[in-house]
Amino acid sequence: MSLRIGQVALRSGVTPRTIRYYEELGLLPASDREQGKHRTYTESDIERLKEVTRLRDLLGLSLDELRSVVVAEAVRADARRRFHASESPDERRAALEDALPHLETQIGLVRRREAELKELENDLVDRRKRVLRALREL
Amino acid sequence: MSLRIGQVALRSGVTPRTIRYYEELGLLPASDREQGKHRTYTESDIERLKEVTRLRDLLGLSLDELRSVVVAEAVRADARRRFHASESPDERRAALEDALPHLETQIGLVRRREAELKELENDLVDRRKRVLRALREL
DNA sequence: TGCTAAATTGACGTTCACGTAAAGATGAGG
DNA sequence: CCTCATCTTTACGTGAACGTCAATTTAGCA
Repeated sequence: MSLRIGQVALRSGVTPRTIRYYEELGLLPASDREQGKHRTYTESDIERLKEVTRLRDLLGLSLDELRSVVVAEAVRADARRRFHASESPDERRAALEDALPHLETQIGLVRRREAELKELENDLVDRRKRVLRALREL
Repeated sequence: MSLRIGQVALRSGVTPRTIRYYEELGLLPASDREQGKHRTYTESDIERLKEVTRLRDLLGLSLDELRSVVVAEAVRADARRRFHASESPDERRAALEDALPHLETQIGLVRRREAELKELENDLVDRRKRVLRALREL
């Protein structure tokens, strides 16, 4: 039931090279395996990778900068795991409270970007308005 | 009253090298000057350059892709010039009607990007909601 | 008109984000 | 157990987007 790098690559729209590179950069977790053995992944690894590429494409960050955002992803994923692994309400609460600030960070970044784009849009729409007005006045 | 490359660079937040490079790529118009003479610019060139860098930073395009968007900028700038240069309503109308579709293109690109970001934001906010709900239910 | 800061062209260098090739190892299916 | 498609590591290659250096030229100002 475990996936290998080729399948993961295909299903997340990247190449195996990219996956290894991201692992090297710390963008993806280096699942512990003995030297030379094949990397194995799960469905949730695919989701995670898709998230990373989405953030990469939509925020204007270098992979290095992205790492700090995505280490957050790792923490969140780990928090999820801990949440489901445990029955103790205290541990579950702790897991959730770990995940939350990273979500906030990501939401914040996305919103800032949205705001910048909205500003640009407004500028462009303003200009169009002026052009249209000028056309009507001829 | 004409600016040189150093001033333009400073005031638009890039380096002279970048300006020359963009000119070479066709992102900026190559003002006609004799070989070896200094490049000269106007205030509106600064605005234009700022526009280009803004689009560069906010849309996820290569400089090559950006060129087609920005050739639009050139056409628009030229349309403006023609508009102000002429008294003939016909020519003025033509100028405005040239500028319009390029504005539309840019607005379209910006809006698509905004939509993608909004989708991402919604996903993130959804997750946060689930985390918060789970916390309340403990 | 002479000085000097700033600009010009040309060329090579650099960083990022991977691509690609080679030589050998792994592991799922028959 | 064998096969062979897929994976592993290592290493060099590449395109984009500039940085940087050098030798020379230009142009604003005293």
